Amino acid sequence: MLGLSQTTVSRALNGYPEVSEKTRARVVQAAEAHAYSPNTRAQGLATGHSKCIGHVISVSDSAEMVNPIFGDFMAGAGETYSAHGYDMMVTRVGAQDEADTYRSLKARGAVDGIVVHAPRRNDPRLELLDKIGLPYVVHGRSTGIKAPYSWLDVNNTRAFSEATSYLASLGHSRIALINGQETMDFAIRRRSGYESSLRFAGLSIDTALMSTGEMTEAYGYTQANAMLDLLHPPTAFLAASIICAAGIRRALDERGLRVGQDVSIATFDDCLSYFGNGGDTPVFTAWQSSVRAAGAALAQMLIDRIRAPHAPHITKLWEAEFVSGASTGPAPGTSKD
Amino acid sequence: MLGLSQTTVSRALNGYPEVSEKTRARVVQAAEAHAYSPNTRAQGLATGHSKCIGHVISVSDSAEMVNPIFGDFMAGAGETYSAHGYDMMVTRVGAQDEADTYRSLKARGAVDGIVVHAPRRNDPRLELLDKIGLPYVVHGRSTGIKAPYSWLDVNNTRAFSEATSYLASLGHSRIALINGQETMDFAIRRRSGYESSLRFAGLSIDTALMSTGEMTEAYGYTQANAMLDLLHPPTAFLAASIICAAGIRRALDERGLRVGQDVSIATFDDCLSYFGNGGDTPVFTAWQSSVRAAGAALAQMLIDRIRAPHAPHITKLWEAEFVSGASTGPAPGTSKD
DNA sequence: CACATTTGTCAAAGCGCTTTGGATGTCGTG
DNA sequence: CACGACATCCAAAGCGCTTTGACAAATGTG
Repeated sequence: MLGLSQTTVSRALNGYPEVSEKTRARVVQAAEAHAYSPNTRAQGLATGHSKCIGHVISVSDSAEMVNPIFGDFMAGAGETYSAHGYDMMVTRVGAQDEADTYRSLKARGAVDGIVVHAPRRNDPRLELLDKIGLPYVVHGRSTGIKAPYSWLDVNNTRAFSEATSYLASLGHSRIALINGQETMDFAIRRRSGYESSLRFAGLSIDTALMSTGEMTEAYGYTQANAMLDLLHPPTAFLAASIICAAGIRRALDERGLRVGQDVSIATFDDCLSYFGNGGDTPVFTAWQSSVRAAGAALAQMLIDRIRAPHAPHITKLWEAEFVSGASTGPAPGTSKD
Repeated sequence: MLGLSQTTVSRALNGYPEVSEKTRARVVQAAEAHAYSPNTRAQGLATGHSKCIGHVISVSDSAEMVNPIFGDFMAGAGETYSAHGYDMMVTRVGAQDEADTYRSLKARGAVDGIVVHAPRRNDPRLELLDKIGLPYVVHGRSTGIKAPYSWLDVNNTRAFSEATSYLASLGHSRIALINGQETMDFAIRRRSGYESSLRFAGLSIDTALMSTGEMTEAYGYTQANAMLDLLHPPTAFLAASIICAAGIRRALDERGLRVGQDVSIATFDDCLSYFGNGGDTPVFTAWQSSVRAAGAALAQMLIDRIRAPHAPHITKLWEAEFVSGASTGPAPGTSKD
């Protein structure tokens, strides 16, 4: 020590005004010299805050699938957290003991708040979190929940409605939807956007052209193949993620169908860092929204919420940005006037 | 309370023998009824252990790239952690303040141990962690480090050597290597396996056929295109990841080259859950090793290490498994005898 | 110069647990 | 019946911090 009391040191480091600048400087310097950082747990015990945010990722038991957007989302969120001195805790959980996990996170005081991922319709987690008093923000929305909550979502309905209209305007009348799992709220929204635009364009809604499943490359491939084998195959695909789209593209390539000419592909794009859709002419015509940016923004919303738990809820609806790529073109047989 | 002292409750819950089974049952039941879990921080303070493992992911400042294997690795590790009552903390960090992050993690007592990702050659992190006394295990290896340490790695040298020999045996003499960033130890090993097999097969080593970079789809596409424009283009590609391979495939498709006939692709495959290479005939001929299994195994190694910090170091060298897919075939012009 | 303020510092309590060192009660044995 | 040996349980200390309430020193005021 340097002849000061614990109190003074604590105050000096935490920026309280009751300490002279001269002493503060001494303390700070000594702390750096000895690589001292206050023990997180002790600090947490004393203050009641853990300065830690929880992310619960449910690994669906069925497919053992890890959401590919996870890494990028975390990278975005992590930036915000570290800027505010928060740590980030990840808990993996199977679907059945979800509730227990949240309860335990709260009871153990492990986190100050959590981010709810992949909300379902009427997601019971929101009510649970409200009940146990754990602050949260939702990545997406949960239709059916009446109580207000904080969320950030992409306007999925509009993006898929626009995409469908876009394809229809190119003359496509058989437009397939390769959707994500329709237990997820966003997937339901995407489908409804798709269907409403089909109706608006006077096109029939054919369940044979709609599929739902986990957004893997193989899924895109399999579904595309199955649909291309139909009597009246689609001339355009609308994919829920760029990874699915890659699978669809593989199916087309394999059959010798030219992407953007014989068959079109449009997709939603989360701007994953390892699967960019950039370049002068993007590979895919896409509606894109950075999941990384969403992570950063949600982290900020949650931190604000933890600071002011009774502030009104904040909601953000981001619009996906349209990029025209090489994967779409007029429907075959359409006259180019 | 139920008329018992704190001591007894603590002992009952933590399975100490000095408490009668009857009382223990009462305590456990009451704890469950009231959803009581001991406060993690207080427990940590008292015991000196945080029951938390750190994962530091460096987001390379240049490309803001998130390693696509991250999610699957975490899913695997998370399984092991939760089975042992450990939490998992993720810290995102830019390359420059790496050392500070590790130091702070230790000083703050935030974690009991950490997993070192993406080791480089002579990685300074290992020495640092030894110095500050934070237990760790390494996913991969760091050539040049003389002190022993615990690691789990895939035999990258052999996998790429085998892959190169395999392609050579199919008659390919211009084999391109689309490698990961050669600041990473594993990428260096892969290259050396590739080069040694080229030499062994009597093939020339052409730097025009070797590239290094971040393993994105776009990178695979760009590099493949560049190489196919060469005067003497490659007839086979060896890719560092299935995501790169997808990019290479796209370049081939776009040029009307048939994969596995006109040009072959072999790749390393981390068995990512969203980019499976399964099916009756796998898409790609690949050398595969599950990164998820690696996560689970490393987590176990680290937990063991934390329990017995002075036990001899454990090292595991996994062999990648060969799967024959549709993406490779005899070099064009080779007689099929 | 005496008094009221303000400034800078400190001792001690408390956060929720684990753990040490008893204390109490029960039982078996000579 | 007395004594030691167990089996159960408990009170209190301590983990490393923050924070409350006091106090001493420095400053301002009439």
